Amino acid sequence: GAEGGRLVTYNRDENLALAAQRSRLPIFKCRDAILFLVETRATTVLVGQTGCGKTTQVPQYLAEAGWCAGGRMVACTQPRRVAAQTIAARVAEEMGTPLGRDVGYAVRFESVCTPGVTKIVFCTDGVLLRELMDDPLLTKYGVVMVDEAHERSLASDALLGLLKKIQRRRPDLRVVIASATIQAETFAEFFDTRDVPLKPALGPAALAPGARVPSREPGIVSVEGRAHSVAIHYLAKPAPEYVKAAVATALDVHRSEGPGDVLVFLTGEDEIEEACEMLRDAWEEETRAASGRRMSGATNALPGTTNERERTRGEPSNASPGIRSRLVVCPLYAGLPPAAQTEAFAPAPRYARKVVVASNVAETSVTIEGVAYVIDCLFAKKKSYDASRGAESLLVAPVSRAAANQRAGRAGRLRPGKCFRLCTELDFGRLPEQETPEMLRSDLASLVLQLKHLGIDNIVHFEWLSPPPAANMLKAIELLYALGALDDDAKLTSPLGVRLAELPLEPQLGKALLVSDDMGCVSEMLTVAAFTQVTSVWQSARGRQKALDEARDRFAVAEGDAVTFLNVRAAWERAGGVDGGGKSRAFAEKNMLSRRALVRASDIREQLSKHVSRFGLNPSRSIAPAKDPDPVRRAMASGFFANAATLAPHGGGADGCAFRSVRGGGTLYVHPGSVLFRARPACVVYVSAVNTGKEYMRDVTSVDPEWLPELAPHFYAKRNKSGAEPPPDAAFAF
DNA sequence: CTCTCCCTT
Repeated sequence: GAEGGRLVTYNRDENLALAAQRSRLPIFKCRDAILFLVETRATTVLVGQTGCGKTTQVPQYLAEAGWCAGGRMVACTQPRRVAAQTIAARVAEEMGTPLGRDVGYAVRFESVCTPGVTKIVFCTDGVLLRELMDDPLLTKYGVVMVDEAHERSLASDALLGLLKKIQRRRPDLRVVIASATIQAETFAEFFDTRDVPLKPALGPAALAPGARVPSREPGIVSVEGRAHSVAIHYLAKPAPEYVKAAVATALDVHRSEGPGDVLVFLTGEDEIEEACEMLRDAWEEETRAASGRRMSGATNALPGTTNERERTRGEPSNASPGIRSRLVVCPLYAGLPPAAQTEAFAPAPRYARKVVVASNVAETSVTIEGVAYVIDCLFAKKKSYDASRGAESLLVAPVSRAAANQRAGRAGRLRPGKCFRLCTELDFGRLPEQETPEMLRSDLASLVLQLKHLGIDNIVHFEWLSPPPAANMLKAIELLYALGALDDDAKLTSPLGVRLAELPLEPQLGKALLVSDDMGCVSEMLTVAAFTQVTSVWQSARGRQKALDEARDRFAVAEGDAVTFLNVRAAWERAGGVDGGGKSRAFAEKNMLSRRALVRASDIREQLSKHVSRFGLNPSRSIAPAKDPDPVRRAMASGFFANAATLAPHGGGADGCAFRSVRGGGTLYVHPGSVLFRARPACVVYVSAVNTGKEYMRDVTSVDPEWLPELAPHFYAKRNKSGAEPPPDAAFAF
């Protein structure tokens, strides 16, 4: 995944001096235009294709032009950690300074900067959003550049809305929005504030005497890319089975196209592994048949291009038939163990062609060198949020044309490439132009809490780049009220609401952690909170289900996943934990645990521990969960009371028992990755629900149903004295 | 009998 990522390498020609390389980048021609616009306009929108150099060069241009005078910095935000880290390293190299001095980066858990010295800082958009809590006008910065804004991540959209607000009080601040597509107009219109009066500056943010007030009409600069052209090919007829079509196309390319590796986009692990197997089998059979023919004197050893796929456009192949003895097939998806990921990035051996069959990771997060052909099924698994159920869905859906173009571009990094889209040209035209911004398909509770903390009380009137659905907003506010983070006037409560906003956790989990002080189990809840933040502490089950089940059973308890996490951590600590070297490595291996996930959980636990200490909680305060797991269960119920479910009367069967949601009455199942998958607890709370065909509860804890109205009186209607269960729908207090 | 992909002073 992110850790296995590689960054775009600009330093391809190592003999060329860095300064000369810099001046050869396409963006160099726009240097003066960019600096002029930044000087005269409050906002500059920069449109540039991959490889034009905008990310590495523009911050340097700004620093050179004096935008760091007076100790201010240029910030450049990235949606991904690896990008912030590696780009900073590259820019430091270009500037001839050690990383962390003039150029630094800031990502979660890691800030490599020297206060007072660092001029350019690359950070994740999430870090800058967090920084606003301490410094609402971002006074440390002279320019903020929001990179990859077209990706429309939750954090970058929120950041843009807040930057627009800050500009009204800071005419000295400059905003640069860098985007790879034609979304430039959207951003330019959003930041066009010619008719909006400025507000008085707060504190030291006033314009320096003599400085010009910038125009509040955004400027737009377009930079040519350096990528090669990519010829697009479509199908003449739709291919309903896209996995098969992708495999057939990949074999076609291998047989008849010139040199270059192949990148195939599919949607998920199962499909990817299936396609890899099909490719290996088919090619093995073909080479066996071909060598048989060669033995018997046949001249044409390998079959030519099959006619299964007719192309409607694109030049005929002029390359010599790709008679290559080997085909190297590599899967690539985030859940793959790191060693297998490395294989997908390794160059193919001589006379072999590499086919990487990848998920969406390969669209933006990682770059594979050597790819000249892209095969795109035009589907991806996408997250959506259903406010009425409070659940996420993960469903296969068509990608946008913008995403498809991004995927196609992966073929043009080395030389002109080809992209085979597994649909007709007509159907391609019917795809949506852009992806739906994350803001419109996310749980907003955490973001609303942060905005409230920034003093933005009227959330509905906040200037959203894309206003989120009212139902999602209402749901977030209801939840925050039920948690006690907001009062009757929808104002942030103190200290609870303020603390929840300051914790880098979803508010429900934050509440579960904060109440642990009352329950005497702060130490335990720090562990539980950290463990629920990593994808899974267990290794992937693929092909080793039995071993995984056995390993999990060694730690599993009837109280559910939260208490099980405590057992896992205790055993991991006994084996040496993060610093345990070979011993803890062996422990993880033996118990099918992911060492990487355990280390990350330890980092998160450490960070959360500092937060709760600052709130005056004792992070070592602990009970003996083996003797009494109830405090932990009660803490979970205090945070996740809205995510409660009861065992359905006739639930049960091979695929796990059915539960009924206490809120909506919908049917839920325990996720097979949970230790409670085969258990039959009467009542549970869960950390999250995801619909991947069925609605699954993840990180499940068994609770006493009596606790719910006691711990969440706001949320649960008072139970009547007879003790009868309230009807599920009456549980809602709103 | 399962998890696209990011990310938080």
